[in-house]
Amino acid sequence: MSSDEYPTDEPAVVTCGLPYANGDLHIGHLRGYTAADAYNRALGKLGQQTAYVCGSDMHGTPIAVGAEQDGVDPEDFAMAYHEQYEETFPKFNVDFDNYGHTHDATNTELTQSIVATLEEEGYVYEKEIKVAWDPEEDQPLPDRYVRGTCPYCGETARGDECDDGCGRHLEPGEIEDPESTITGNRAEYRDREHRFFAVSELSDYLTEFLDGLEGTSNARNQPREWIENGLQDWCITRDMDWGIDYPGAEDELVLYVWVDAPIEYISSTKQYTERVGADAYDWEQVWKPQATTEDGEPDAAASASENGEIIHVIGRDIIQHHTIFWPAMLEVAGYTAPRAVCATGFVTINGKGLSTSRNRAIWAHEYLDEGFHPDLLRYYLTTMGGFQQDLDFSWERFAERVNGELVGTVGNFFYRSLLFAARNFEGTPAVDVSDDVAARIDEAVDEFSTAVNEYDLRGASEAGVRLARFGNEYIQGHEPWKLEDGGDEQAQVIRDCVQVAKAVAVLMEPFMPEKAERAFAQLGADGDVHAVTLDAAREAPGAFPEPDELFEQVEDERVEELEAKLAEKVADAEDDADATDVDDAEDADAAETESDDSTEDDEGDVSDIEPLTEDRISFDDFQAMDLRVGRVEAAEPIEGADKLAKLDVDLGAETRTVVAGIKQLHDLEELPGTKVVVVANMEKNELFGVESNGMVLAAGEDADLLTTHGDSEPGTKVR
RNA sequence: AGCGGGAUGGGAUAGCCAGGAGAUUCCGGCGGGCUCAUAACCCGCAGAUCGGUAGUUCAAAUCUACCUCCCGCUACCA
Repeated sequence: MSSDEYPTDEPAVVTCGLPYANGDLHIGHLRGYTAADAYNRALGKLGQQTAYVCGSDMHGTPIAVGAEQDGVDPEDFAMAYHEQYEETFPKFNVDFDNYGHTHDATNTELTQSIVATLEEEGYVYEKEIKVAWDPEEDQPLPDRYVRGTCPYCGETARGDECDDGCGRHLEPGEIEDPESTITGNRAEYRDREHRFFAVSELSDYLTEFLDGLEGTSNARNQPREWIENGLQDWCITRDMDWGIDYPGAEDELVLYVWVDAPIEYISSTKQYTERVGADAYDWEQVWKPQATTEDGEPDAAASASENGEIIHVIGRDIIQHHTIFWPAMLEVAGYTAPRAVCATGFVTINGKGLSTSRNRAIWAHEYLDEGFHPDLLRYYLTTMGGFQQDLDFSWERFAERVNGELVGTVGNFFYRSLLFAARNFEGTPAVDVSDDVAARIDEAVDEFSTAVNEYDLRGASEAGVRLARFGNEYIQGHEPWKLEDGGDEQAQVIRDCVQVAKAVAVLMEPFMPEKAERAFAQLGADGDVHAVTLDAAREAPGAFPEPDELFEQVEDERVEELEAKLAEKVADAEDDADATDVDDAEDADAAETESDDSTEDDEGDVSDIEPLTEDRISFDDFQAMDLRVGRVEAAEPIEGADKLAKLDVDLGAETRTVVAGIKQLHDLEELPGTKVVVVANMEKNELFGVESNGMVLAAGEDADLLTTHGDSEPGTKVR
């Protein structure tokens, strides 16, 4: 990589996070692919030699499990999605120069050779670890496929984390009463030899790497914590059949999917070169350090300015993999480090994350089925807010931006200018562009270039929209309709407008390729709008007939209809509380969050409702609890505690001091007078030096206090 | 708990890294203009003490510290 401004002399490669081949694509996924596509096209506009590559991620446990559930071969399972993706991308004008998959020969060979190098360089060692195992199925159970009891708090917990209870991270073997979430069989632990990549030895290198990394700030900052806290070596093997065989242990182990997945970036670039020839695009120039020291070793320091530019666009949930593990592997294996990592935010609907398993999403095919042009969604996804910000989708705002910016500003300027030009001049008037307008176009071009160099897609798109706005002001200000038809003055104004229109088409191409293509055709412009550079913004278009409208309004009734449809879907998603943990695992991809707005839902997080327990208690057991109505007399926060509050509760016979974890969840000043339900015979406990004599009942994370609805007096027994 | 990101006129967003005339753009509201154009387009007005507090500075939305609230990440899930 270099830190020269784009365009540089060396070729660039733009990648996006690999789609994981176990589910359909939705608009969340599309954000990354369209953003990377737009960025790649934008680099091309600057004259940068560049390629956009990607591929399907075919390996890993979720695919193996999914295939098993469907009763098909993992390869067939993944391949079906792979083919679906390949068909979907062109429909959104996502134009990969090469799209492969991680299971093909190129990736398999390259992965094995890179792992061999890691071994040769002494960065791989063996270590015995405990692995959860289903003895009946004779199947290893990666951590999410184990449930059991948390040894710290007694809650039901996932194998790797006590998700419902105390939130602690659990080491393999720690969880009690483990069982398989797939079969329900009791799980046992077996000692297995695994391979580890000594990432911890590369802390200094990675710190330096991060200092020079371009892209979004979150990608630079987030991994620092890991390094500062001390990197752990990385287990790179799994007890599975499905995956790339570990060289030398083919029968036992496959490589962890996160090893071979990013290598697909290289493999896919290589495949591109194999197809077009190294003269057209040389993958080694990008990925292999070009300069060497005297003993033939790659010289990373000296070669910095001669290597290609590697730009990764990813979701912000996989930053660690791209800024720790991946550059560590590249460094040891002797490949070029990425120049930039751009981590996008998530797409949300009404502020909440998308969920595959609960069908809380707008699927790629659904969008197209509604009959909207793909470029409209591209425009929304790539230009709505900052790159690393989460992006909320609503049809209302979609329509707002389409109608306001695309129809009103860009489309309208195009139509009125070209119509005028076609009617009175049969196309571009034969005069030169005025100096003022030429300067304004140059300004827009500069604005675009600057934004691309700052990885600012929104800024780059604004260059075009703002230029179109200028066009509207210009034509309005000069009122060509009041000038003599076909006269010199009118010719000048229209000539200027036509040039602005062409410049807008060039600047908008990365975001709306198909619309730009149509605009170019309407302008009778020479050349391929996808291939031209920014210079084309200044070159005169040709003769042309009357144009068509570029964009159509989205009608209000349509928006209402779509919003209603979406609302219904979201409501269904809320109702569907059946999402098991396996489903959640399938959800966890680059584009999704699993959040719930607890202030809005009185029920809190629907997805996390624990199954009702089967262990029945006797009536006597129940009677053992002395539940009483109490009235809060006073409430004050406990100094030093995050959540604890000290309550004085009137229980009729006496007033007790009770400590409750509700400090931040209730307005303490408003609590006095509130009736609550108290476990009066709870054992005493001292918290932060305050003795708690009883327990106040509350529901859920929100600590929704239980109360009475009648006028029961304090001290009344609850039965 | 630690870390990352965020909190900007009624709604949505930009600016913050490289501090400087009380702040961008879109939607909405109000008034005007124009009629080439897709109820579009152009002009003007109203509206935010830029989450809170305290600092640094001649000057802070922008830097520093602390705080509050949202979202996310925390490695043998992908």
